[in-house]
Amino acid sequence: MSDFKPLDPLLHSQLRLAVISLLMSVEAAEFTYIKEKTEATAGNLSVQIDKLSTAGYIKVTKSFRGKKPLTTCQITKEGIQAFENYVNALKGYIK
Amino acid sequence: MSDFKPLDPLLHSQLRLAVISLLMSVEAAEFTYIKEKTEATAGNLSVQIDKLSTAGYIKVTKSFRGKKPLTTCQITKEGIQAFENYVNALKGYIK
DNA sequence: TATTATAGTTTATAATATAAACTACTTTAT
DNA sequence: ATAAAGTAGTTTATATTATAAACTATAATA
Repeated sequence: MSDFKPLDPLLHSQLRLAVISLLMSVEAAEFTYIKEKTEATAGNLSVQIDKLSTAGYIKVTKSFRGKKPLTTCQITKEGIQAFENYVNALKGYIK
Repeated sequence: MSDFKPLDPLLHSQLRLAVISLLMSVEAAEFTYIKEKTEATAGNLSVQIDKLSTAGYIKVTKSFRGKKPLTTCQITKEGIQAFENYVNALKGYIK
């Protein structure tokens, strides 16, 4: 078993990793909350959320709060699995 | 203190991280040995070793073994420090 | 009724990773 | 002796990625 297993490129991105990490610890999170916590720009975050969503790692729900759009994200079980795999693979690199 | 500290982009690369990780555990390593262990192509490895060297994270020594070129790499104290910082930052993401 | 703010998305660009092609030389086979 | 294959890399071209800038649409405020 090699020490250097491939690192899921979808998670090996600072911002996407932060998003997934955040979603691991909460039931759900709003776009704006994730944006604040990660200090990402809205554009970058929008793109990265799309990628995680397309990969099936998160579920994105679009609704309205009052009259404003509201985007809510939740990690999926595939996302949880992917995160766990990523962390295990990383461990081969960092000790 | 934010959970998501920036991850040194020089180390946040699968191959460069593997190289540094490897060099953390040995006194020095030859190009071909690193190539085998990381399963990288020579071209990719050459480029990434250059980057780590330019950053001062590793020292590269070129000599000859018999008549063949021999490239040897060693981590520097800056490299060790950078790796430790990277690992500490990562920990904010992975738990 | 402008102006600013909110909540994002789309698009353009800069940076990165990677493999393919190449250089230079050596060893082996014919 | 010379052609073919192997070694040890480097350079370059391309595909992918990350990121910010520009944009859309609507709402709240002055």
